[in-house]
Amino acid sequence: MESRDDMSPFVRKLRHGARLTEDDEAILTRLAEPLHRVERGDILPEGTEARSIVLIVEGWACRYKQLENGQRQITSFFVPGDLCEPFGAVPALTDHTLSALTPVRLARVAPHAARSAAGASSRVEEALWWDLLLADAIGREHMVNLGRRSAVERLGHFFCEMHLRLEMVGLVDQSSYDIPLTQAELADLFGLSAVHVNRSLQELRGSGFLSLRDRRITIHNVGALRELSMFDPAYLSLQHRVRT
Amino acid sequence: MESRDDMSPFVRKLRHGARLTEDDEAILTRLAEPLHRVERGDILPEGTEARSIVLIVEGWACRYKQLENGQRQITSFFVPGDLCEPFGAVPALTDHTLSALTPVRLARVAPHAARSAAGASSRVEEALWWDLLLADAIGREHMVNLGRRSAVERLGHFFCEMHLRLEMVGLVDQSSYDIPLTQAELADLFGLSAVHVNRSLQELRGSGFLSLRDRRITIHNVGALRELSMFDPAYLSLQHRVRT
DNA sequence: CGGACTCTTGATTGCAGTCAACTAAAGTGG
DNA sequence: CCACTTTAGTTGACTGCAATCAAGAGTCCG
Repeated sequence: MESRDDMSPFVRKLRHGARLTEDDEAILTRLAEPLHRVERGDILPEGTEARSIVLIVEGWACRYKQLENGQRQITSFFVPGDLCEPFGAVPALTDHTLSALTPVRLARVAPHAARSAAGASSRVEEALWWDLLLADAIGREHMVNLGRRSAVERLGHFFCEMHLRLEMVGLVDQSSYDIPLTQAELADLFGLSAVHVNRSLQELRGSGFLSLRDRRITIHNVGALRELSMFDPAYLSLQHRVRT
Repeated sequence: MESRDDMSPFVRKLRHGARLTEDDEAILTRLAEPLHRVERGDILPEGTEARSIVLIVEGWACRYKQLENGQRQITSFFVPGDLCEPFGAVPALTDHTLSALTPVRLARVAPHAARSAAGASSRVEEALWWDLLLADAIGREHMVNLGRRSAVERLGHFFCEMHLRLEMVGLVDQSSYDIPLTQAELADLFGLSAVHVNRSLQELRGSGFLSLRDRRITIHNVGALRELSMFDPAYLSLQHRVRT
């Protein structure tokens, strides 16, 4: 049995969603095998038929939609431990592109495997549903970001969110973590132009909220940044309970 | 057995997601009982514990988040046949408010009931997952709307989307349907101000794309409106297939 | 009849986009 | 090994879409 720190990020993450036994964790670990490597770039282009669910084990990925007029909107980000589709997804044509933002190690989970894992243990089932609800909650918050927050607030909110998401899988050191994204990618995430992302970042740096150099961010005052960006961590900690 | 037209909107909708037998439809019909009525206003405020999943049978509802600074963002719309949460949702504190935009008739589905319906028939299971994926796809498209489309495009896209969603449950007559929303509500959906929604609507009316009076919309040229707003119906018709 | 909504219109403001130029770093190939 | 290209980040000038502020009209309702 692996030590707690060696566990896959997927298992580490799902521990937040249900009280897992060793058997449960073994089931989940088996789901995340075998590993594949992919380079930076599209993994599943739009219109491809998805026959398996991608689970990110290492690296960052995103899902985006490309518009006819050349614009792009990133709709979600994936970090180690994240499932890129709902665990019960039916094989279907994708309406979006799944893309690796860095070289990625991933596992391809067959839909029937994920469902039967849920059937094998009610705690695994709870954990998988918890993970799905978490992804939804992140998506909703992203909509609020896009619709109602200013550029600086969007950036601040995102950095707060990634801080907690990465902490769940042990990828945060103090208040700093790697963030392998270009400003253009951030722009496509926030629905802004790259130029404006640049200026907003400078504002956040200039006001002392954070440092961002060489693809690593350090948040100097988490409380202040959360207040600035109206970040309420509640949506990331959907509390779990044993099913009755 | 009810005739095809009398079926609940939920069953009508899920028929698009899987080939249901009469037994399957009976299972789904039973899920949508008994009915409750609620008046216009919040159904489940943020922070409430959701112990059941709301299914809209008649009327319109939405989910929104309220920001500290008074702004509001609607993250999703629900019309008859829509499940307001993933069907396997765990009882948990909600991070958003579910609100009735009109008087609503709804059913409260117990999570275990939804899951056991899925367990009872693989076709029902497929249909429920299809519905969940559809809701996700709608959410992604909403993000694209918020992030990358102009005000006029957002409105146009939404009208095209509702046209198809309502058609699925038989609520469209020709190219016109009831749309019981104020301009302020549309503004909170699109991340715009009510004033700007008003002006954008006038632009759409003035250019002859649609009429909107007395809470009823008529789209005069669906093709033209789709082109204007870069609406691609593909995301709403995730094709289904029998699980292997 | 007053009050609350909803819709409309005008005037002004401001956040973010676009265009453009420049630097620096990093990869590529002859 | 060094031109050449590409990518990422930065800065300035200007533009424009949408927000804000404000006021008025029509409707519904108690």
